[in-house]
Amino acid sequence: MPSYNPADVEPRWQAFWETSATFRTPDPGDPSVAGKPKYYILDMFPYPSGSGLHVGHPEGYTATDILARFQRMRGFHVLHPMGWDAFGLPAEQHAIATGEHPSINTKNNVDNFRRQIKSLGFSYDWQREVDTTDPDYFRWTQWIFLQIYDTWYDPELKKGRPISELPIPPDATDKQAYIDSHRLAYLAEVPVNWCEALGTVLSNEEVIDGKSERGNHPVVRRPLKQWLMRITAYAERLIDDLASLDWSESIKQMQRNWIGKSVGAEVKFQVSGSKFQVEVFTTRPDTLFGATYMVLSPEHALVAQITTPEQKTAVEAYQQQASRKSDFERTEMAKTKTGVFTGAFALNPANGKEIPIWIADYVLAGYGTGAIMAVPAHDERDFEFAKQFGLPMVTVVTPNEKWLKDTGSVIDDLNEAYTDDGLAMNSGMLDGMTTEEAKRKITAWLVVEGKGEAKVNYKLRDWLFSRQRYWGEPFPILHELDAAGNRTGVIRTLEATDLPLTLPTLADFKPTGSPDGPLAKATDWLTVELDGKTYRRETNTMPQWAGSCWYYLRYIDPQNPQAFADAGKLNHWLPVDLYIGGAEHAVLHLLYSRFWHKVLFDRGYVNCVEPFHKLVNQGMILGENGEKMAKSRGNVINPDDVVKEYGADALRLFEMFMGPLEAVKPWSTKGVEGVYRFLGRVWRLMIDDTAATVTLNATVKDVLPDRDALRILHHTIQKVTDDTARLSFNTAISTMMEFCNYFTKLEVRPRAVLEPFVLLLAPYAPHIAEELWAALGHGPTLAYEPWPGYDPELVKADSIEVPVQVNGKLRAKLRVPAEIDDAALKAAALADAKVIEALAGKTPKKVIVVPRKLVNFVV
RNA sequence: GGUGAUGUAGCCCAAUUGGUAGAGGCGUCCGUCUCAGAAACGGAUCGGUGUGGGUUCGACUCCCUCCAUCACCA
Repeated sequence: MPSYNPADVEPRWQAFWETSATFRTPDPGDPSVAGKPKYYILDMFPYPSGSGLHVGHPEGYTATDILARFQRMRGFHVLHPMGWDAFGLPAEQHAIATGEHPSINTKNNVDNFRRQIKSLGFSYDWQREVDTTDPDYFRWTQWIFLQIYDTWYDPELKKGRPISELPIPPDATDKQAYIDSHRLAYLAEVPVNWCEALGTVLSNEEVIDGKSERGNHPVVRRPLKQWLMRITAYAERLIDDLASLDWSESIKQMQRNWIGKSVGAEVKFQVSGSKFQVEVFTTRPDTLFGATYMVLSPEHALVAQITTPEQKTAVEAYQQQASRKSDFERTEMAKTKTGVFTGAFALNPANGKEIPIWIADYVLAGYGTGAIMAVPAHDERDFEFAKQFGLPMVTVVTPNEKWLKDTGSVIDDLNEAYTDDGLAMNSGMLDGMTTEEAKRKITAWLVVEGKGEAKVNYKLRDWLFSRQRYWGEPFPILHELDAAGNRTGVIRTLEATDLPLTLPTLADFKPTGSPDGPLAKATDWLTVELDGKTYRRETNTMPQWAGSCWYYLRYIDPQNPQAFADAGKLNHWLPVDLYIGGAEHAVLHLLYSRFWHKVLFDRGYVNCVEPFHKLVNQGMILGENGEKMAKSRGNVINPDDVVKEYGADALRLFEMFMGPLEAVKPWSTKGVEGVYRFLGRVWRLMIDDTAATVTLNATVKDVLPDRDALRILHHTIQKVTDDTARLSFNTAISTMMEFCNYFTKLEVRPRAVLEPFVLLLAPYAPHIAEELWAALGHGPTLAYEPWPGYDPELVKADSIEVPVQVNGKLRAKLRVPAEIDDAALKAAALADAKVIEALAGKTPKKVIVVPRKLVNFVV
């Protein structure tokens, strides 16, 4: 087997690493890691789907593996684990279809994923593998849920605190209700997308045109009692702490947008002739005088109470219709606005004028107060709505001349909404003020009048945390029942010692068609007698995000039966130094995870405020035709096939060579062949491919490398080291290709340059590197060999070529000593025949000498 | 519509603080080897950086306009 044969080399080394436990990570305190700095490199763990790995997975995993191997060789104590985010809908649907417990399907998929990942030679510590569906894992998911349940947010200290420390006002009529309403995990009635036919709640993404994405069944908005997490309490900290993170600006921006902080005012409008008030949030309180009507969301609690008898039928019909639309459809800009007049009027608090109150579905119940003051002259949607229904419009911000001209408007008759800042007009006390001044003035006035206050609003809503599913973590929650079997409203939590609460076995996993979820069918499991009382278990399960919120903590101490992880170990490893994964998790997972981490921090369980210090998103790999890989397009590449044909090292190398890690780039089979050829050249550089066994090539000699050989080597070490450290893997690989091309041409290849090269290659193509390392007479593994160092002196060339320009045009190239100083360089340039010709006897007005780089004469 | 990113050779991509536009790979062509092909090896090929302006001795790099593509949000 003299020629390069990954099918022989790779399984052999994978078996060696496995049996030798090469990548077992010792716990902190182990003598073998004394004095080493730590480095925690995390992958976004996969959902083990039935279709197996696609080539996008190994892209991120290879990047982290290169870093992990690199850092080990650089003397770091490296944590590099892998696991499975294995709860989720596909396994449940498989179970519904087959009647087979979802854990069986999940296990099969996990086994397949593990096999595939292992075939790529990643240096994970497999002893730390975690699986979110393992009761020993989700026991702690449930435990963390209970900590969150046991926490309230103190807005004074800006900190989550034990619920036992919550001050209860003496006038609170129902103390328990007061406490429960302050917990970070709480039950509340919220409008959800309910699909009767499927018997479950759906996310907004699962609803299309008021129908379920699967099955096309009708979906309605319906209030249901659900578990929520008070992530909104942490909104400010989730924004502020982004500043300290080494994340790309675009991901930070996405998180900021999602949280959607806006500063403005809350204003109270009195409903004419009634005791009711409508509160609205606005970012433009300066336009209050221009509020000519109000709009409530169709779900707003006051709608029924203020609607006049004449309008009742129309309003109710409209509410019905709106309940069938998703938020997305309702807020789409392009759609024609719809709405209905309630018959009621409100008083504009600024000028006392009566303005009509409408309902319209472009106002969402969940954002702000679920009601708006409409300022059609200065808000696009209000403008469209006013045009549609012939509502009055008053300009209260003076548009600039250019805008008036561009839009063909005159001040009292705008052709579109003027949304920019400008001087206030038609606004009484605000007239002539800038937008900034007017905002401040009117807000202060509202406070004095008791009609409003400054307010910060967030687009972020509390996190809907329950699902009507089987295949998820059960809540460790009991609902107390009275003698008649009805809920008393009292909630009891399971003791930590009673965890995990495992899922009951069911004969069928279909939804029940009621908001209870499939767990309600487990009659034996459902009812619990404790201390003479009867309880019914919570039958919803947690969303898939739950397990992935904290898995990076469990890797640190995966078998700990006493705690989710040992405090000392957490202190050692946290935070994660580098986290790599797909951009699809830029918002939800990363936000939820940061939220949980902050609660755990507040409660003293972790020692840092942010879990992931540096985050990198690998770009998507497209199909060979430049389109997104999809079965329907027939352009999906299966990593198994690539490994079979070219080997794992070639796959790893190619995925890193395609381009920058973060870029979107197309697959290229020719490109894989290219790196495969490179590996073949590296092999032949050192191995005699005519020999019967792996034998060193006769050109490999124990001779002193010459000056050029040393320069190439040290340049290669420098470039590969720097590029690897900054995740510029594609350029590191091209540098190694240059090295190989150079030495391939030589008949004498000094061992002293080949050996460091093999070490440089090792993080990228570990199998071939181990094989070559062994062939060079070393062993048993290079995984912990010190990373080669370089001498900057040796990187320098003896002589360099310096371009000479006259008026910015290239006129000559000088071959000069590398150490030349500026004066000598200038002199050399002036002495050059071509330069003399170009100057044509003129004296340069200016001479620019860039040290050792360039000379430019300006004449 | 908003936010962010990206436009360099036939293709994928380099060019770290503005300083000779080109490292690497793919493709194509020509050689060597071969009966021939494949493989391997050697050599060559091609553009002036999406567009239009500006700053500068000098711009892929900085600033402005527009265009295109992608991602996220609406």
